[in-house]
Amino acid sequence: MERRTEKRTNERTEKQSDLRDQTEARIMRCAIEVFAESGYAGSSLANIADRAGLSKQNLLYYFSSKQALYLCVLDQILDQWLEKMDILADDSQEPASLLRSYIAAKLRFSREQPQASRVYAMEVISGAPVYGHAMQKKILPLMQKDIAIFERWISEGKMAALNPAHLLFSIWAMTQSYADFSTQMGLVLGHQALQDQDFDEAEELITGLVLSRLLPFSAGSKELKKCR
Amino acid sequence: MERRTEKRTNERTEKQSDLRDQTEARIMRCAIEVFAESGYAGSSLANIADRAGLSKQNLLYYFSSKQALYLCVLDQILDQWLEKMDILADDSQEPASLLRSYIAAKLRFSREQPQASRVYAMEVISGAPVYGHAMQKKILPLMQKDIAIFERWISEGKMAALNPAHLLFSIWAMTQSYADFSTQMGLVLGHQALQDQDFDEAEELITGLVLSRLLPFSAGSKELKKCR
DNA sequence: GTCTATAAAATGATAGAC
DNA sequence: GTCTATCATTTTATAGAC
Repeated sequence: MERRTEKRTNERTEKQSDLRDQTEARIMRCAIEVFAESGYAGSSLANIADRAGLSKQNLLYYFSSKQALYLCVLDQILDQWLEKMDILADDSQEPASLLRSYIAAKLRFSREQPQASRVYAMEVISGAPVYGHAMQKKILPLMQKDIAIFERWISEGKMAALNPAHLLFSIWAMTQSYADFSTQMGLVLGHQALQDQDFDEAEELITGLVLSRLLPFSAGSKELKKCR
Repeated sequence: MERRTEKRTNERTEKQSDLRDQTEARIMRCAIEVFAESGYAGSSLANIADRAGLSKQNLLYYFSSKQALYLCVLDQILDQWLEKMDILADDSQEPASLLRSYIAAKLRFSREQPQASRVYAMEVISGAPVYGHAMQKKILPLMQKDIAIFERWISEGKMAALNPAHLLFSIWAMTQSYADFSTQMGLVLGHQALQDQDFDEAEELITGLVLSRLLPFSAGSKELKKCR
């Protein structure tokens, strides 16, 4: 009897652990939706709990506070994003090819996880009052690494002498906007949600802008043609 | 006595009318600050009233509701913005010159009124639940006008054949980001607030990206050199 | 115009039974 | 883990005295 109880307890513990993970994941998905719509201050636990199908008090069993949930969400978003954007430091590929991959990856993120992008955007626009410290620790190193790569390319004569930080800002802005401002874009393009074709056209235009300026050599023109 | 009272009343009416305008303007300035920090849902009338130096109840004497104040703020922002961005439809100037002016004007707005830019950005990111209808009525016509101008330039052979809508999106994104993401940029650039030099470098880079792609002719190269 | 008073609802969070 | 009950605050907004 004792052994059986113990066995059942172990089984149950595993199953419940799975269930807990599932519930946490569900809550975080719903939290991303709500935070993307209303920002941190404008979102309510009740709204998130409703969407996740549990009570406000029960939500607070899984996440001890609103801020804890928010930080958890931002951590997840950042980690996914940083993982996918570590692209430029591949010495075996040409700058043009790497930049194309970089732009494509960032646009893919805007297309596949627009809400995650919006949560992050709202936090930054608000002045990063909650996540500023973590941003500094997590994002800054990667950005500075990418900037250093641009500087090396310039010194090696592989790209035009542009300000690396501002180039990165512009690439980020253009690609990110396809998540953050998709409402407005949909309005202009005449359909409610952005379609695959819109993202294809965006990638072509952004890649063209960047490469035509960065690679104003004969090789560059060749690369540019390849991209169109 | 009556006449004097009347006169004083008239005087007072004028002065009070001025005062009212001043108070309303002060409230709106403070409201922009707060909405830019926390978005619509995350902002409270108490916070706005505090900054404006009056009571919450008194604020509601000037603006009948939170939403009324918000709409007023967005109207003001949009009108100022639309007025300054009606640039491309000047037949006496070359496309390159007009685009340079367009980019410069948009960047100037990001520098001089970053909070206004952020309020608008947050509304769009949220899906424009409050201001969507007004956006459609106010912004769409201007955007479509500018897109039509790009199309004319293309058909006249004055610029490369790019997707006009997406080109506009990219220009908007790059310039707007210097208001919306200035927190993050300051972090990377190593100083808390963006400086005049940062905006100069941004203008150079953005103009270079756009013009080098749009004007791949001999005249274009000349224009590009002028801009550096 | 500004004040006090107040309503009515929503907020984040805790305690304790089951 | 989920529930009921509860708390202290804060929220938008209104009513009415001065």
